[in-house]
Amino acid sequence: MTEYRLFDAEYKFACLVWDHEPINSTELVRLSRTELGWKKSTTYTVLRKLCERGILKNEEATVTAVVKKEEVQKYESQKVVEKAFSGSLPQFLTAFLGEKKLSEEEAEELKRIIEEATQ
Amino acid sequence: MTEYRLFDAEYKFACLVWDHEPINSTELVRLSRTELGWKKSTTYTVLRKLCERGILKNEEATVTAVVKKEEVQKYESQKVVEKAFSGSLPQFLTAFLGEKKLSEEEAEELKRIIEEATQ
DNA sequence: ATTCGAGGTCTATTGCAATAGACTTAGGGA
DNA sequence: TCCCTAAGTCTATTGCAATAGACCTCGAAT
Repeated sequence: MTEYRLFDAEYKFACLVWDHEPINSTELVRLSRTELGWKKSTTYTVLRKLCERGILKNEEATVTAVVKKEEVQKYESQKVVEKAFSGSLPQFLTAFLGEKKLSEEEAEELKRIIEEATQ
Repeated sequence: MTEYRLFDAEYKFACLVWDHEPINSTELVRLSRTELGWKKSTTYTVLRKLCERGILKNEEATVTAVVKKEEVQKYESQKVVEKAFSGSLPQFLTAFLGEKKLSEEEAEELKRIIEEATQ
């Protein structure tokens, strides 16, 4: 729970892992090169950091995720709402929508999500 | 529209302006010292940057906001949804809520906001 | 005429995320 | 035995946001 905070580069990298896990580390180096333009040592440095923080895991050259993408996204989204809207979801929604208009379908879907989260 | 992207320090500073505008620049220096622990030159440096980018305005030592807080918040919130949820508001909402439960009142308010944005 | 504070600028310095180069080590062919 | 590659570390270097110190100018009060 402590540090799900991922920096931009870390997040992009973690996305590669989430999309391909379990993945061999050498394979991951290759993927990072083609997808992110990273050198081998860059990949290993970032990988080690994320392992130390318990986000990823590298065992016998096989990399997997410990923390799921959804958890990081949740943390991330709550941080923004916290920082910019004092934690108020309605305030966030109002700002996000602005002048945007929703279709019936989108509105229905959103309302359904809200229903499901209502006790 | 181009660059509403505010860095953390810039955002905190801009919040001071939004909350106190119009404000005299010397007064703003004092406020930044007490609220953010900034020295005078730090305040002026950040102020100048934000003026150059058309976010704030400093005329005759009176500082005001050109871009409203809501616009920056909107930009900010859309960027997060874009980055982490491929622009999908439902996905964002699902992640944000997670296991959280909403009260009847909160749910009603959210649904009302959605209604109003539905054409 | 000089002092003084308001209102600023110009040019570093610091701090940390992002990135990489050079080296190490171990195991499996030739 | 020697070489080669996978797998990884250790220690910089770069880039840029964050922060600041020293200096400048000008009008008003003394």
